[in-house]
Amino acid sequence: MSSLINGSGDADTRRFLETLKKALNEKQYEAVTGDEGPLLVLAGAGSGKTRVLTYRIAYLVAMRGVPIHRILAVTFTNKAAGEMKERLIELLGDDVRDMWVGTFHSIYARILRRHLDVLGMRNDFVIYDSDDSLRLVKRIQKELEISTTEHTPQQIRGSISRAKNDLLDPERFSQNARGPYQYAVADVYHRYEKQLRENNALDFDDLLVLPIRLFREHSDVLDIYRSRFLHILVDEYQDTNRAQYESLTLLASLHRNLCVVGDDDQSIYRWRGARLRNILDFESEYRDAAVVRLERNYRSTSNILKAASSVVANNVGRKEKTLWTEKETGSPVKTMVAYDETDEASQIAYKVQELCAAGFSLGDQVVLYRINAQSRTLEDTLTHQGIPYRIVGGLRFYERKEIKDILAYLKVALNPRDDISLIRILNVPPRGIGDTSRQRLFEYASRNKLSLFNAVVGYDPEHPPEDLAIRGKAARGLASLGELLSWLHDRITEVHVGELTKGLVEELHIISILEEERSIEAEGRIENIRELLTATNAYQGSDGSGSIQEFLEEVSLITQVDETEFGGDFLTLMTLHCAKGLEFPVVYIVGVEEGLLPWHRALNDMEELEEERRLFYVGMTRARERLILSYVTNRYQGGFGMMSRGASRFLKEIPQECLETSGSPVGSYFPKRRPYAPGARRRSTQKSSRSKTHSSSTTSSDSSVTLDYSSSQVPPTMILAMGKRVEHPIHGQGLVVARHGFGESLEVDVRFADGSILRFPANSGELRPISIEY
DNA sequence: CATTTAAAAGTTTTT
DNA sequence: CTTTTAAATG
Repeated sequence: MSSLINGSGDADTRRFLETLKKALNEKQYEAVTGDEGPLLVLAGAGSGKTRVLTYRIAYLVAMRGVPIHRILAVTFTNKAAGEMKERLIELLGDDVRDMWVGTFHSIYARILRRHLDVLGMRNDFVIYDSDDSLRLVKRIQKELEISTTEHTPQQIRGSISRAKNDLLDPERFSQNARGPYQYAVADVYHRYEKQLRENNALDFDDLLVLPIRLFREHSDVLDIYRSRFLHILVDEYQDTNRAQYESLTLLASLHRNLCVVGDDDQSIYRWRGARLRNILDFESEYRDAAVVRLERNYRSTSNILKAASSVVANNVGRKEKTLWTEKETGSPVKTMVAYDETDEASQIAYKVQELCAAGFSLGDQVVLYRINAQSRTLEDTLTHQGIPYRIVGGLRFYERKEIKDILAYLKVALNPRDDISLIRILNVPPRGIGDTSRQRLFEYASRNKLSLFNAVVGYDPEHPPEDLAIRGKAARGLASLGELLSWLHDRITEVHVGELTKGLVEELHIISILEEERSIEAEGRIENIRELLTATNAYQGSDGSGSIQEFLEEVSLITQVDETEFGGDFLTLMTLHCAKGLEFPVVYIVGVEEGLLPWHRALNDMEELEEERRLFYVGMTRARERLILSYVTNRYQGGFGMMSRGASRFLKEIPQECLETSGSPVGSYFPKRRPYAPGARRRSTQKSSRSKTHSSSTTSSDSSVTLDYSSSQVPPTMILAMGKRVEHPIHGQGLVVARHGFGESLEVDVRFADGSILRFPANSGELRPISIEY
C-alpha cells in the first residue's frame, strides 16, 4: 500500500481529496477539511464521528503536512484509541505508531512520568485504582474514628473525587465545607492526599488534576506541550469534566487548534463530573469556533431513529438536532411486557433464538441493562437454555482478587512506599499475620520511624526487636514475607515482568494452595493466574524491555470495553454505560421501568432525569435493525419487596406508529412469588425445583404458557432446555441432561427411565417436549 | 491469635 | 443475593 505521508505530489494530493470526497458526505467532508482554529463537530448518534476524526487526522498529516508528533488525539477508551491508530496506519503508514493517541488518563500519565518531579513528587509513582483508593479511605476513616456506617467510605471517596475534579484542594474544600458531613469529608480528604503523597501513589483523579497544577505552576513545562501540539482532537467531548476541560484549554492556548467532537444528547457521565456545558458553551468559549453538525445517521433504520429522537426531544438542556436517514423504515420497535425478571429473561432468550432462526447470529445481538445486578437473572436463564453469552464489564480481569494480590507484590517491590499494597499482601496467602500482629507492626514502624516496607524487610527472626511483640507463627510469616519482598525488590528493575511474576507465583505456592481447595472458584482463580502469567510473559513495553513499571501502568488504565474481544458467536450482555460508542444489529434493553430506568434516585431531579433519558437514548441508538424494549410488572430486588413500578415514562415518549407491542401482561397467570425462604438455595436446586413449582399451577415461567409453542415458530433450542421432560417414540419419556452446540447444530443428551443416555440432534423432530404432569 | 462460620446489612452507572 | 461484620472455634 502506498503511504500518503510520503507522497506530496499533486497527483497524490488530488487522489487523496478524491478518496475523501468518496468516503465522506458533504458535512463530514467539511469537518475533516475544516480550517485551523477551534472546531466543534456536533455528531449525532451513528453519524460517522470516529470516521471524521480519523480522516481529519489523516488529512492534517497528508495534506497540511502536520508532523505526526505534533498531533494529540484523545479518545474515551484505549480500544477506541487502538482502532483509530490501526485505521491511521492503513491510511498513513507505519510512522503513525508514534502519534499520541490515547485516553486522557494514559496521555497525562505519560506527561506526569516525565515532569512530576518539578512539583516535588516522584516520577516513578504507582497508580491506585478505585479499590485501592477505597481501602485508603476506609483506613483513614478508622484512624480518624469517623463512623463508616453513617457515611460509607464509598460516599466519602465519591465526594473527594468530585472535589478533586472540581479542582478544590483540601484547603479550599475545608474553607467551603458546611455541615458535619462535609467537615468529615474535609478531614479525610486532607489525610487522604497526604497518604497518597507518602505512598508515592496517584489516584485516577490525580492523573487529570496534577497536569493542570504542573502546567500552571511551571510554564516551561506547559510551553513544551502547548507548542508541540499543533492540533488537538478530542472525542466524546460531551463527557469531559472540569479538570479535562481546564487542561485542554491550557494545552490549546498557543495554537488554538482544538477540534472537539461530541453529542450533547449522549452525555451520560454527569455523576463522574462530566459537564454538559463544556460542549454547550464551546461556541461562546471560542467565539471564532467553526461548527459542523453531522445529522445524517448511517446506523439505524428510520423507525429506530424516529423512536430514539422522539424520546430525547423531551430534554430541555440540549442543542436542537434533527437526525435523518435514508435507510428503510425497518421493523417496528418492539416492546415486551413480562411478569417478573425471570419471565423477562425467558422472553428475551426466546426472542434471541427466534432472531437466530431469522438469520441473525448471536454475535449480532446485545442485551443492555441499567444496573449490573440485572445480569444475574439473564445469566441464569441463558445458562439454563444453553445460549452462549459474554458479559462486558462487571469485574475486570485485573481487578480480580488473586490478580490484584500478585500485582500488589510487584507494586510494593517497585515502590516500597506503597503501604496500601503492602497491607493488602501482609497475610496473603495466609501466613499467620492477623489483625493484632498487623497493628503491632504499624506501631513498631511508626515508633521507630521506619517505613512499613523497611520494618518488614529489616525484620530478623534471630534477633527480633524488643518492642515488636510478634512471636511464633506470625514471626515466621513476617520473616518469610520480608525475604520474599527483598528478593523481589532486588530484581524488580532488572528482570522481565514475565519471568519475575513466574518466580513470584512459584514462591507463593498459590497454585498448590488453590488446588487443595478443590472448588470451582479455586479452579477459576488458577485459570486467571495462568492467564496473568501468559500476559506478563508476552508483555513487551514500548521499547520491548518488559519494564514492570510500564506494565503496571498499562494494566491499571485498562477500560472495561478494552478487555472484551468482540466477535465470536456469543450473545453480549452489558450495562447501558458500557454500550457507549458500540453498535449492534439487534439491541434489547431490559428493565425499561420507572425506578430502574429512570433510576429512582433521579426521579426528583430534572437534570438527573434528563441524564437517564440520554442513557436510554444512547441504548436505543446502538441498534441497527432491531430494537426490543422490555419491562416487567413485578421486579423484585434481593428479598425485599418490589423495586420498580411499571413501564418507564420514556416508553410513552415513543410515537405509537413506530411501535409494536407484544407479550400480554401475563401477570395474572403467574403464581404470586413466594417470599424468599431463608436457606432456600437457588443456584443448584432451584433450577429443577423451579419448573416443578410453576408447572404445578399449570404454567411454567419457562414461557410454555406465555409463548405459544403450537405455532411452531419456537426454535427447538428453546424447548429442549436442560431438565426438560421429553418423549421419544421408541425410548419413551426422558430428561434433557446435557446440551452440545447451539442453534441448528444443537444436540441434546436425554436420560431415559432405564438409565441410558442417548444423544439426539435437537431439530430432528424425534423428541417431543411434554408438559410436566403433577 | 487466626481462621472458620454464622448473622446482618446494603446494592447505579466507571476512567 | 452478595458483601461485610460479628461471634465461635481450633
